[in-house]
Amino acid sequence: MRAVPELPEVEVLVRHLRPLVAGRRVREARVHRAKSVRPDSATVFQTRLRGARFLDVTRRGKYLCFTVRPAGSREGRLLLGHLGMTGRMFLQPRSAALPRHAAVTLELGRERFVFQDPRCFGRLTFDAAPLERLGPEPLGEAFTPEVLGRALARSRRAVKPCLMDQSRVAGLGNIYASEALWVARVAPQIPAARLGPRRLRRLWAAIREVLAEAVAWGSTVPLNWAGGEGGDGLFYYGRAPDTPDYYQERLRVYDRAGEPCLRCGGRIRRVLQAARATFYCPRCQRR
DNA sequence: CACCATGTTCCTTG
DNA sequence: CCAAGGAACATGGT
Repeated sequence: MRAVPELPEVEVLVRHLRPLVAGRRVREARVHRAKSVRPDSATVFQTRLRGARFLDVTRRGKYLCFTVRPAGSREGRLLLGHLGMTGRMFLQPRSAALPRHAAVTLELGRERFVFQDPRCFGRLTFDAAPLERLGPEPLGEAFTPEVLGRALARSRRAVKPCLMDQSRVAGLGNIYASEALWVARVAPQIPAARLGPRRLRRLWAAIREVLAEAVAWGSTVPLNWAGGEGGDGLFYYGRAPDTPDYYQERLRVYDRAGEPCLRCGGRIRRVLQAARATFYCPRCQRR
């Protein structure tokens, strides 16, 4: 299974990066693939970052929010990062060779910050517009069963694709949407607006549980991957060195088609919804 | 070798 | 104008 970053992976990465980059100055910024900084121009991007100082890193949905203060400026600016499907961000010694598919590199002195992205679905840009389209933070205090209910009420789509709509709830992707529905014992095909208060509350709790648990697990694994080849061996917390599939075992339905349900023994099914794979147990996730 | 997987944006359709 | 659905994007893996 290939790990695609969703909210927990981004949160873990943000916590990892914060102490590494906060306070560091960018001596030189290099855009190796112009597409990765769109809609910024590579020139503007490089100029704006040269001499800038990193102040902080936070997260919103699946976005990394770097606060940087450009040289000669008094106020911080938002630099938005998104990993897409295959994006990675890490530091490497400045003497190390650039990894394949390096999209953007920032020379920090002894170290180099690398944004690597083989598929170019990710972004690192000063365009913060995407943030405005995001729904509530599922792990935030403002996220209540009522808020979830309102987000889902105005849709007749099936609940699973709805959960992946970033304007309704920010941060759930294909994996954790399936996981949350399984924990909540809610069938993925149910029209979102049809969820009653009981199932709504179960789903709300499941979303928070699944995400918080993943963040907690991810945070226990050291992120020591530095961009070498064969990097799939260690995604953000893909696998601890001596425990293969460390992370994979955390997933309870995703990618387990044909296997027995861990709760009722039913057979896990794989179906397509909105051209994306959904995994669920038809026996204990009732419609 | 053809096709699949994935998140987001953009376009088309209803 | 809005909701919904599908294509496009890019490319390593199967």
